[in-house]
Amino acid sequence: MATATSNHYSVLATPSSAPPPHSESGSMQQAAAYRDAHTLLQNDYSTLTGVAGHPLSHAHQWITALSHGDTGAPWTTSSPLGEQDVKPVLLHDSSDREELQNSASLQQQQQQQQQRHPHLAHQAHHEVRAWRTSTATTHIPGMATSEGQNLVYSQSGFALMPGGGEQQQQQQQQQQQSGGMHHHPLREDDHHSHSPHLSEHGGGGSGPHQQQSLGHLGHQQHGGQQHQQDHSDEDTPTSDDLEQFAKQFKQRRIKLGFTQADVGLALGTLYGNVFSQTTICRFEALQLSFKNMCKLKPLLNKWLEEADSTSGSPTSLDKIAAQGRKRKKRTSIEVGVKGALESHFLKCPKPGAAEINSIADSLQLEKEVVRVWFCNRRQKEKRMTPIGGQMPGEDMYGDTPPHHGGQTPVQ
DNA sequence: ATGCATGAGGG
DNA sequence: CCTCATGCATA
Repeated sequence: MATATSNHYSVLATPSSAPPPHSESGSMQQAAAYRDAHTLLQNDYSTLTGVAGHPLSHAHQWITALSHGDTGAPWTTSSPLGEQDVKPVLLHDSSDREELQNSASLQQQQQQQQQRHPHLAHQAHHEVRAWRTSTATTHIPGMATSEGQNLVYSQSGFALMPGGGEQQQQQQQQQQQSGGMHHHPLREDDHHSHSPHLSEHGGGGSGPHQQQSLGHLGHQQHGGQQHQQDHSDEDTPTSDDLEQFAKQFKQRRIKLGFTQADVGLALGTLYGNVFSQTTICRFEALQLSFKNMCKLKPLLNKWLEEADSTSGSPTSLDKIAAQGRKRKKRTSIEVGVKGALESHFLKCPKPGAAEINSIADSLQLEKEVVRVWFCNRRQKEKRMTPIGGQMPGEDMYGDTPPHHGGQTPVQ
């Protein structure tokens, strides 16, 4: 259908979408009952004790991937991210109220982005993203199994032999109060070693990679330290840590009777960084980049502590009803069209302007829409969670995807 | 829970 | 233009 081909964003009062003033009382953000029955009744914090009945185990399993430098795994990154500025909340008062949400976004913009190699060779053959699934949480004491990526924090100066004198680290709540529901879906090594060359895969003109700067593919990390769990402070957590933390975070959050949106808001009032339900959700589902996960973890961790201690008192209900941005109406792409885009993506993940134009033309979509679609698609590809694409059984488009990936169907 | 979108930052 | 972090709007 013609999704309003030529509509600029109506700045105010769009007839089609009236900005609903959310009533904060309901907080029915994710009343998604149509899909899964895990809707919890968490309307009021008063009833929290009643809900504790079910922990709802959501089995997310993004393989505990420690893929070594390979073109697909963002998790290989071991970015030293140490930034975490807490800029004071600046609220413009009385002048404009439409930028409320922006105040929060200024903070983490400048993270250490990476640079791409000035590489002009274009033409990309899609790389297969292979997330090596290593033995899950099994940390072999005394030896870093395949945590090759953790070498980041080795610079601190503790290069002790792991052979026996390994320093343990404390942590607060790692794996305990879960009702014994930790099962690890670990898939043993089904990694297929492939491409010898580890860096980039033709980035189609623009640079390929960013995150995995550590191209230590064949190089084993110095046996300085093994993995470290999360110190509630700042360490570079491992993928495993993040996975566990996320899982636990979710459980606690639910037990406390908070919704994802509540948490996001609380973070804003507590630390000045507001986040949306979406982000919290993605964190829990591990659908963010490694870097991003690392950044959010400390914040959420703090919130957990806070919420935990404040669990008896009603948290202040802050409601920021900020809204009023002229956002373009979301374009709905029909399934058939999506399929076509998929096909194109398989052929060329990074189409140039020209291709985008032709694709857009053939599909009768705006060029911008197509461009964005590709961008988003690439991003998805970068996370580890499966792009819930095709389930085993049949192809959607009869196009056998050259890339596979050991993806796990989300939930 | 996710799809499409916005924007900053870097080329 | 791209990547990457994030989020409104939606299914």
